[in-house]
Amino acid sequence: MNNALTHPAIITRLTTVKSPKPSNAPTLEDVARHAGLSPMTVSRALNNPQVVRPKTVEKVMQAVRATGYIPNALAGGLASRRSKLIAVVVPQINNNMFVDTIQALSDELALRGYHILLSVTGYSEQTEADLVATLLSRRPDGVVLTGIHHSAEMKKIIFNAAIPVVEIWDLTPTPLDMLVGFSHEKVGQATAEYLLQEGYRRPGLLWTPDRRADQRKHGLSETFKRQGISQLPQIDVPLPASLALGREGLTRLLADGEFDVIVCSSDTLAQGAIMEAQSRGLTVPQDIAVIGFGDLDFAASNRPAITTVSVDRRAIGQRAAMLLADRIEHIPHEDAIIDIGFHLVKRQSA
Amino acid sequence: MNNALTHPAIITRLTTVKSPKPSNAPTLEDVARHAGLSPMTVSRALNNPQVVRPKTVEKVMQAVRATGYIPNALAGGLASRRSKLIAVVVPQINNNMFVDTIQALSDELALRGYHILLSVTGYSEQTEADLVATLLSRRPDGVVLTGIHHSAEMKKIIFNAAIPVVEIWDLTPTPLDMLVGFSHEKVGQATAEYLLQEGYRRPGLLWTPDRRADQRKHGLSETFKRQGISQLPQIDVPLPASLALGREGLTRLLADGEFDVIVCSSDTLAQGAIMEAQSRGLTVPQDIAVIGFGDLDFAASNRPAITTVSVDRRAIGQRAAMLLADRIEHIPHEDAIIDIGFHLVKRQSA
DNA sequence: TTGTACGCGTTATCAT
DNA sequence: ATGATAACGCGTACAA
Repeated sequence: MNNALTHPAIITRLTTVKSPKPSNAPTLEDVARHAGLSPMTVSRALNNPQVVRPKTVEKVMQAVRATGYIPNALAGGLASRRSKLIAVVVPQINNNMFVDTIQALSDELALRGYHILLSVTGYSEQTEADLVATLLSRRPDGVVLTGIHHSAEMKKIIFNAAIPVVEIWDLTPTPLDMLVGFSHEKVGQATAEYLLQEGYRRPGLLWTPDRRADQRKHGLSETFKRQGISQLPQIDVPLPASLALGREGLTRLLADGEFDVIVCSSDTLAQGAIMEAQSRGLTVPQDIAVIGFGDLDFAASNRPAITTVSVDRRAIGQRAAMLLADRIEHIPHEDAIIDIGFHLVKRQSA
Repeated sequence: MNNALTHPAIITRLTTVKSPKPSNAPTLEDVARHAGLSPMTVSRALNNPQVVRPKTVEKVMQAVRATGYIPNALAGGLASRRSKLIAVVVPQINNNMFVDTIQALSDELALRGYHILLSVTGYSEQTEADLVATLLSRRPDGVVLTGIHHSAEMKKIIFNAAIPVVEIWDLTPTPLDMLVGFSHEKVGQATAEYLLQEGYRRPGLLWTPDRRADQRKHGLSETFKRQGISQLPQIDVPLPASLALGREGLTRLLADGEFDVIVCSSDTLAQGAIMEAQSRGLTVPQDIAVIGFGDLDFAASNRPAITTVSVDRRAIGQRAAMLLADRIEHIPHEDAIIDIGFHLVKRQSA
C-alpha cells in the first residue's frame, strides 16, 4: 500500500481525486457578518469567552445558531498549532484488556475537548513505527503508546516531533517521556508467592507471546526457582487469546505432564482451561487449580470464580489522559511516572 | 464540559493556552529547497507521483528522508477540503460485537490512507447528536453511524454537512445515505422458527434494552404468536451484557416460571445463563436449552457449545469502508444498501 | 513536466 | 473589549 519509495508517513493516492466542492459550510466570517462583528471577536467569543463582553458573546451565540456554524478544526489546528488530537497506539482491540483503558482515555480526553486517533499494531514494532509516522501527519498534540519497547526508528521519529508521549501498561525508570503502568515482573512474583503460599508446587504455564506476558513469566519463574522449582513446563498459544485456545492449551499441557496449578497469561485462557478441565471430569481447584491475569468481567462470576490479578484498566486511561492534557496545557504535574499497581484477587479457582 | 450556551460542536477552552512553539518541523518548502524544486513539485511527487518525472520523484524522496519531513495533514486537508478522516460512532466498545467491525473498518480504511475518529455514544441518541456535531468540526470525509435511529437534530446536522454516511448493523429501505447491515427482525423470526422446529414451546427471554435487540424480539414473538405462543416471559438486564448478568437473569427467570428454552439477546448472556443452569444442577439443553446471538468467539468452544446466530462482523466493517471510500473518491458503486445476512448456527445448547 | 499566485478557515499579535 | 493584519502549510488552477 505505502509507496515503496516513500517515507512510511507518506501514503500515495491511488486515485486522482479532483473537484473540491465550493463548500457552502458557514465560516467564522459568515458568523461575524451575521453578528456585525469581526471574525476575530467571534473566534474569541467561542474559544475564550471570558475576555469578551457577555452581551457580545450572546450575539455571537445567536449568530452561530442562526448560521449552523461548525468550527473547522483543521484550520484552527493549523493556525494555532494545536490539533486537539491525541494519537493512541495499542496492540489489539479485540482484547478486553485494552478496550477499557481506551474507553477511559477517550472519555477523559473528550471532556477536555480532545479527540482520539486510534491505531492498532498487532503487536509488531515495525507496524508501530509506520503507524506513528502516519499518525504524526495529523499533528496530534500528544501520543499514547502501549508498552515500553519500541523500535529505534520510532523513537527517533517521536523525538524529532518533540511531542508529549505517555507510555502505558508497563513500568520502567526510563520512559520516553511520561508513563502510567505497573510492574509485570512484580505481578509474576506476587502470583508465584501466592501459589507457593497456597501449597502449589507443580505449576504449568499456559502462555501467549507478548513482551509484557514474558515479563510476568520472568517474575514468576524467578520466584519459583528460589524455592527450588525451576524449568516450568509451558505451552504457548498465539494471540489473541481465546476460550478455545485455553481449552486446547490445557489439553496439550496435560499431555506433557502433571500439574497442581495452571498459570495462565490471561483470564480468557484461564476460563478456557477451567472449562477443559471440567469437561475432563477434573474439579477445579481440587484436582487442578487455575490462575489468570486481568480480572476481566467474567472472572468473578465464572464457576468456579477465577483467582486472578486485578489491574485498574480504566485508571490507566484516565491518568494517562490527565498527564497528557496537563502537559499540553502547561499545567504543572509532579509525577511523570505513575505506578498504578495491581492486586491479587483470591477467588475459587486457585 | 460543553458550554451550556453553545452549539454542541463548540467546546470552550477551560484554560488559556498561549505560546505556540515556532515549530521547527520541516515543511514542503524545506524539502523543496533541499531538492532544488518548487514546493508544488514536491507536493505532486508525494501525492501524485505518476505526473512527475521519475528522476524528480527520486530527488524528492531523498530530500524527504534527509529532512525527516512528515506532511501536515491539517494544512493539506484545509487546502484540499479532504481530511482523509472518517468519523465512526458506535454505542459501545466494551462489547465484542462492535470491536471486530471497527477493526475491519479501520484496517480497510488505513489501506486507503484514511484514519478513524472513534466515538462512543453509550446508546444515547442525544449523545450521538452532540458527538457528531463535535466530530464534524474535524471535517471528516465520511461518517459511520451505528443503527438507523437517530435524533432529528442529528439528521439535520448530517444533512447540512452534505457528507457521505454509512449506517451499519441494521437494515432499512430508507437509510440516510448508504447502509451495511442485516435484518434483526428476520434474525428473531429465524430463531423462533428454529426453536419451534426443535420442539421448544415454552421460551423465556433474557434481554437487554437496545433497539436492535427489540427488533429481534419483535420478529421472535410474532413468529411464536403465529403458533399460538404469546406473552413470552421476559427478564431485562442492563447494558453492557455480562456473564454475571446472564447468571442473574436466569435466576430471576426461573423464579418466574418454567421454560424449555431461554432466548438471550447476546451470547454473553447465554454463556452466563448456561453457567447458572449448570450450577443449579440443570443440564443444558436437556433440562433447559439456551440460545444466544452474535456467535462470539467463545460460543463454539463453550461447554455445551452455544447455538446462536452468526453475523459476519468484519464484513460489515469492510463493506462499509469500501462504500465510503469509493463514494468519497467518486468510484461508482451499484448498491448503496448491503444486506450482509446472517445464519443460525446449530450447536449443542439448543 | 514544472512553476506561480492565491486561497483554504482559523488564530497570534499588535494596535486601537 | 474589539479589530486589522499576517501567518499556519498545503493544494488548486492556471501559466509557462
